[in-house]
Amino acid sequence: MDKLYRRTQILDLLGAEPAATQADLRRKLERRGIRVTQATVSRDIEELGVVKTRGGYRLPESAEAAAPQPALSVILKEFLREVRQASNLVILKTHPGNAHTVAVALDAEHWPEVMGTVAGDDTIFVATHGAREAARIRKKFLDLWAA
Amino acid sequence: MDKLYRRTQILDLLGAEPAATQADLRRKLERRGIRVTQATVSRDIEELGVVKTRGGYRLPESAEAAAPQPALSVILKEFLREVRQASNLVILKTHPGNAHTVAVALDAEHWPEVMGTVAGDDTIFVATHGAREAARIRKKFLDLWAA
DNA sequence: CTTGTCCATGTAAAATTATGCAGACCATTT
DNA sequence: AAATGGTCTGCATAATTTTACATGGACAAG
Repeated sequence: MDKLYRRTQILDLLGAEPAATQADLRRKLERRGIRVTQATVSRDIEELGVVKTRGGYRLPESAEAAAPQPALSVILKEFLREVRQASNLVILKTHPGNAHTVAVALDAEHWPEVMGTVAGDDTIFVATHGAREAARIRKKFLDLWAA
Repeated sequence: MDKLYRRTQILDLLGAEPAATQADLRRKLERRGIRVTQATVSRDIEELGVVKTRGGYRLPESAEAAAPQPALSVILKEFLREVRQASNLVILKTHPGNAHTVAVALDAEHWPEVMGTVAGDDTIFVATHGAREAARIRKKFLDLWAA
């Protein structure tokens, strides 16, 4: 149904407490009205870069301490690996562990097209109102990256 | 045979590059002369707090930078054989083949007195500014070793 | 020397996770 | 409308990981 919503819920759940197994996480999603199979949870976990320890699935540790933020273009050149688009989403792939850094820098820009971002370990979802806006900011990313 | 040594090697291997699966890690250990089953690797992974992402098994971010004290002292207890001093140099003798491992652990500490290290097969030169500093870190080594 | 207790580890099976494939949808093009 | 191309997901199963149990070694006490 709504992949982005489901993944946001996953991040929210894991932020609260780790999930012992994927089946456990699936049950917790179900309690929030989201019914999917373990296979889908497995795919979400991959995409979000969620990490597994013996204590269960957890969010990746946040990367860097606060420091004066370099310009977005510098950060992109440092961490960005790939830019994709899926209708109203732009998906940024970063080097492992640095999605958060990029997302923070992006949020600070306050681009009008950007309705929200969700960052995993090496993936960022940038939500826009529609595909038109997504295409526009996708181009902005590519331009800044190349700059 | 030697659990501590094996686990040190696991940390060393994962520090260099992630391992795709436990079987993969088992093979890499075998190449270093350590033969155990995948089940044992699974237990080591639990004990060490190693983390799994879709990209394979990795060291937790916190272990790569933080928590150096235990790591170095463990490594010293395992590999160190002798500590000498020659004016502004401290010379560490290790068991054959493991000088590099010790040197890496030492470098990660970023001790202010240490200006640089050079590791051979079983010997490490630790350079300091002067004899006074060398004496200080020589004592640190001895304390950690005994700890 | 023998017995009892820990530990570490292997073995085999259970449990969990990953994935090839096919169907359902959607949006776009012909 | 039909065809096309892409994405998402469930199903079934393969692949991987975890674990209950058994074995053997080391060590201390008797």
